[in-house]
Amino acid sequence: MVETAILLDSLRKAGLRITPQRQAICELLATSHEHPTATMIYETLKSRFPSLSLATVYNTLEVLVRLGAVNVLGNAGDGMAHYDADTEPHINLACVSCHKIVDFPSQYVQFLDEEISAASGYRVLGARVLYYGLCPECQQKTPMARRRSDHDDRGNNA
Amino acid sequence: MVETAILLDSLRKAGLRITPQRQAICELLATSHEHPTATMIYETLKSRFPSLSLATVYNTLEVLVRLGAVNVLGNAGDGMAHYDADTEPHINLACVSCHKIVDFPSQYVQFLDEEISAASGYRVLGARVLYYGLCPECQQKTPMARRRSDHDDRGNNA
DNA sequence: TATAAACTTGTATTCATTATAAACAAAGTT
DNA sequence: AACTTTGTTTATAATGAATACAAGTTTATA
Ligand SMILES: [Mn+2]
Ligand SMILES: [Mn+2]
Ligand SMILES: [Zn+2]
Ligand SMILES: [Zn+2]
Repeated sequence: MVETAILLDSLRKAGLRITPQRQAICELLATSHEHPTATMIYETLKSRFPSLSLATVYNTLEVLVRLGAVNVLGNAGDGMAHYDADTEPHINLACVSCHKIVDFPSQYVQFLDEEISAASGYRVLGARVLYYGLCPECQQKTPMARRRSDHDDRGNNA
Repeated sequence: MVETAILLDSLRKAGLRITPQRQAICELLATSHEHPTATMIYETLKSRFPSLSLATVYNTLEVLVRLGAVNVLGNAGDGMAHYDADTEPHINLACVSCHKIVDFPSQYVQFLDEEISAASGYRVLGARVLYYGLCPECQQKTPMARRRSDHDDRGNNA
C-alpha cells in the first residue's frame, strides 16, 4: 500500500506546490492498484475537476517520475504508458490481451534491487520490472495453442 | 551471446520465409549489444540494402516479439522502443541522459524468472527488466546533486 | 494592491508507430 | 514456360500519445 503523503512530500521537498489537481493525481496514483495511464487518470478525475487538462496530468506524472516517486512501466499492449506509484521492488505482470497489470510479489526482486544499487555504478532513478503475456482469463478466451497465423489483437511494443 | 540462427529458426518454425532483409535484421539484433531501436536498425542496414523500408523493420520486429524471440524494453528517454534479442533472464540498465542500455548479470533474475513462470498462472511471452538512471559517465557530466529546477533534457517515460 | 513566480488549461505540433495499397518475388499448377 | 496464388517489401498516408506553446489563473511576497 502506497501512502499519498509520500508522493506529496516528494513534491514539497522539491519545492513544488501542492495544488488540488496534483493532490488528486497523487491520491489516485497511491490508491489505485491498476497501474493507470495518463488518460485513465484524466478520465477518472475530470468528474471531480471539470476543468482538468490532460496536460496537467502529463506534467505531474513527468515531475513525479523525475523525482523517482513513480515508475513508468511503459506500454502494456494498448499503446500508452502505465505508471506505478509503488516503487518498492516488485514484479508487474501485464496481459497483452486485456491490458491489465497486476503485482507479483517475489523475494528475489529485493536482492536484485540491492545488488544493482550497490554494484552497477548507476544512480538508479527507477525501474521497470514487467513480464508480459496472457493472464489466466485471457488464456481461456484464446483457442489454446494459438497457431502462427492467428491474427490476434494488434501490436504491443514499448 | 545470441545466435542469429535462433532468431531465424523461430521465423522458420512459424512458417515465415527467410528473406535477405529479415536475415540481416536478425543478424544485427543477435550481434549487437546496444539494444537498438527500429530506426537504428534501419539506419545501419540501409547502406547494405538501399531499398530497405522502415516498415519492413517494424514488421519484422513485431513478428519476432510475437514469437517471443525478442523482448521490447521500451523507451529509454529517447522516445522510442529499444529491442533486446537476448531473452535469457538478465537486467538492462538504461541511462536516461545518454540513452545507452547495458546488460547487468545477476543470479537472482534466473530465480525470478522460474518463480513467475511456475507460480503466476500467466503464459509469459516476454520480459522487460530495465532499471533506469544515470550511468557513471553522465553522473560526471551532471553538476552532481542536481537541484529541482535544473531543466535537463526532455522527458522520458515509456 | 502591485509584481513576480508558479501553475493550469486549451490548443497546436511533433513524431514514433501503424495501416494501406501497390509493386515484387517465390512457390505451385497446368 | 505462362498462369496463379500467396507471402513480402516498399512507399506513403494516417493515427494518436506525448510534448510544446501561449495565454489565463492562482499564490506568494512586499
Ligand atoms: Mn506494480
Ligand atoms: Mn539486454
Ligand atoms: Zn488478460
Ligand atoms: Zn549516460
